[in-house]
Amino acid sequence: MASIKDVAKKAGVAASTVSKVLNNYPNVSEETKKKVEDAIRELNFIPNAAAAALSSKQTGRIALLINEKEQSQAIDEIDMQYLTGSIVRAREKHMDVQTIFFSMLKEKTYEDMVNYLRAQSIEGLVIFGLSKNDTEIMRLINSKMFKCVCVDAPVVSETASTVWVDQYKAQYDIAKEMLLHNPAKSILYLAGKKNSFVMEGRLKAINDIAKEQGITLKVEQGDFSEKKARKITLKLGRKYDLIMCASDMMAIGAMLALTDLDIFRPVAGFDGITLMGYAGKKMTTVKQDFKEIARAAIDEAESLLLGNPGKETIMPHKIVRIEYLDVIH
Amino acid sequence: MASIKDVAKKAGVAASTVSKVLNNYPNVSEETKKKVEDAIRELNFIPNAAAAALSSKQTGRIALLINEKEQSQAIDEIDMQYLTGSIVRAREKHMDVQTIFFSMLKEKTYEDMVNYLRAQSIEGLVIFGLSKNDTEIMRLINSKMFKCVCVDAPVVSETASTVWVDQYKAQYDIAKEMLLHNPAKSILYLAGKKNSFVMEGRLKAINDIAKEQGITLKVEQGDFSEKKARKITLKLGRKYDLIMCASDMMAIGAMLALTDLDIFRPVAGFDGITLMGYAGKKMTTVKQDFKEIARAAIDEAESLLLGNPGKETIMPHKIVRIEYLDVIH
DNA sequence: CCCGTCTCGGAAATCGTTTTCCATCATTAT
DNA sequence: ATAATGATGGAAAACGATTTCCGAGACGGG
Repeated sequence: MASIKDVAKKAGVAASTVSKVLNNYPNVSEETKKKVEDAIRELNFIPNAAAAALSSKQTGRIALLINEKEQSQAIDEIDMQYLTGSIVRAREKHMDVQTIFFSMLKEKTYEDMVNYLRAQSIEGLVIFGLSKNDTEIMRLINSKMFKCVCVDAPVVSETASTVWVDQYKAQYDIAKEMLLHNPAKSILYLAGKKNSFVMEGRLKAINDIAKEQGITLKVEQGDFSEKKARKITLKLGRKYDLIMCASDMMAIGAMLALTDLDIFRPVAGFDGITLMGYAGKKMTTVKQDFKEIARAAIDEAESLLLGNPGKETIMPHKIVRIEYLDVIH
Repeated sequence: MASIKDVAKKAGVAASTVSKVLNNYPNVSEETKKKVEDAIRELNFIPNAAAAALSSKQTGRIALLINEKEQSQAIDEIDMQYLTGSIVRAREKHMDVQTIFFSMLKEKTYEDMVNYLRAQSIEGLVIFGLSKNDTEIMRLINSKMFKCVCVDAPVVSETASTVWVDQYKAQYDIAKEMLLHNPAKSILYLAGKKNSFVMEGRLKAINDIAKEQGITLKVEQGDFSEKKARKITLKLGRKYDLIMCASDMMAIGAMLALTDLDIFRPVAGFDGITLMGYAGKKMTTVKQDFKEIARAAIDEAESLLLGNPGKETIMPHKIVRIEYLDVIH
């Protein structure tokens, strides 16, 4: 396996020069650069990452922290989009990625986690699905030991960035759309987990629009699951004209309950997952492009690693209407 | 950040001795071993992986090759099970894992792939969803440059292992079960992609049982998708008593077609995905534990890396009956 | 009592880069 | 013509482990 020295010899230069070519140093003439590149090609040389990391003390390695949903419903779809989006993007940028699932961290102490990340020579974290009660991870972010990008959690600081859809606007937009097509005097809003960061903006939005339009609003505490949503809807569905949910899974639950109650109510979801096409009847939802969000998160991680300060990135959303089994026909 | 030398100094021994303790060398007395371990703890020392890799020329690094389904239907479930199963297991064994999606390899030549894997210092591959026309990857396996474990593909050799369910027996079992509860004179079998390794055993099984029981069998070429299955069933569903499919998605397609035709036929699937609970009505299927399969694949990869020869591992399967929306109630 | 054998621990080379500093040479200004 | 400047390329010292080889004691047998 060819090393930098072999390349140097073949090109008739010093090893340090080869390294400079490899790392795009400014003071290498075009001529020698070409010689070196030729030698690299001829020898099919690939720099040894371990040696480079050891010497430069930089790994360019980031970890993907994925909060897999507890019940492995088919919502795996969202995580899978996150995974493929970020891994593909990271490779395009020649970054090294480690995938870590929240479940692997469950019984670990803060120190365990830090040691683990250090042992893996990880410099940055991209975190999907952080919630307010993940205190150990919050501590990790605040420690500033690692550059962090959080999807769906506001954590902007010198070393941390946020990437997400404008939660307020998204919820506002879909509420407006629903009310436009379905004149209603009252709304039942099924909220997601209380400790979820995304709920803040969404609750504010739904409150605002209800106030603006003089509509009765009932907010019920859910947990993003279809089970809880079904239960609530069974109890309260009759009394409200319109049902809006904090996730598509909840919308499925609500619709099931409506079928059981044998009544009709317009239902809105949130996320825009494919599963909707299989299980839903008709529903309006907020479509988020999870793959694109993940790519943006990787780009932001790179920026942080380069030394730029953290910032917030707002990703676009779309209001869409899904028909039953659209996906098939 | 403490290095091995700091530990050595603190413990009053040489760096080489610390290294020996770290790597469980035999000739270190219990006494010095203890001294070193104490020093390691006190200094919160974590060995630098890059240095170790450089020096030992071993990384213990494996790559997960995931063949994501082209249409990102909610079948992400299977890939997600594979991913979580194998990554968690690999961490338990302190192996380093890289995740690579087939789509990232599409336009790469064989040489590109080898270079890529070499640059990542990868020593072993765990491949999910390999099919007969992935020739570049087959070449990689045959090259013996990397230890390979394939899930659902028979590739056993000195450097390659296979992990899968007994395809023949699984298909045979479910056919038997179906015929037991649904006396039938004819079966329509919707096969999966022709170049899929799993189909060999399954086709043989379905043929055998049809012959044994003197039943008319019609095998139609599908591609694991619900779309194709729906089309075939629309055309032929009427003529057969029983419909058996090579995947749950196909079973969904078949059931949709039956609804369109307004006739009833018992339908069998294969895989046991959760999505079935949302989309299916009633169906019998072969449940595979994908997470457990992935874990077994990692174990096998470790074994290969340790120098053991390749072998075939048969994982258990179960025949299960799924009711519509079981998952919710 | 001596020598061979065994155990244990240390010295030093090595892995393949990066990076700092220095030397050389050409160029330009004086 | 000479000094100052700038552009290139090389020498060598890290980086932090592993691993080989060797020496010093301890020990037992003859």
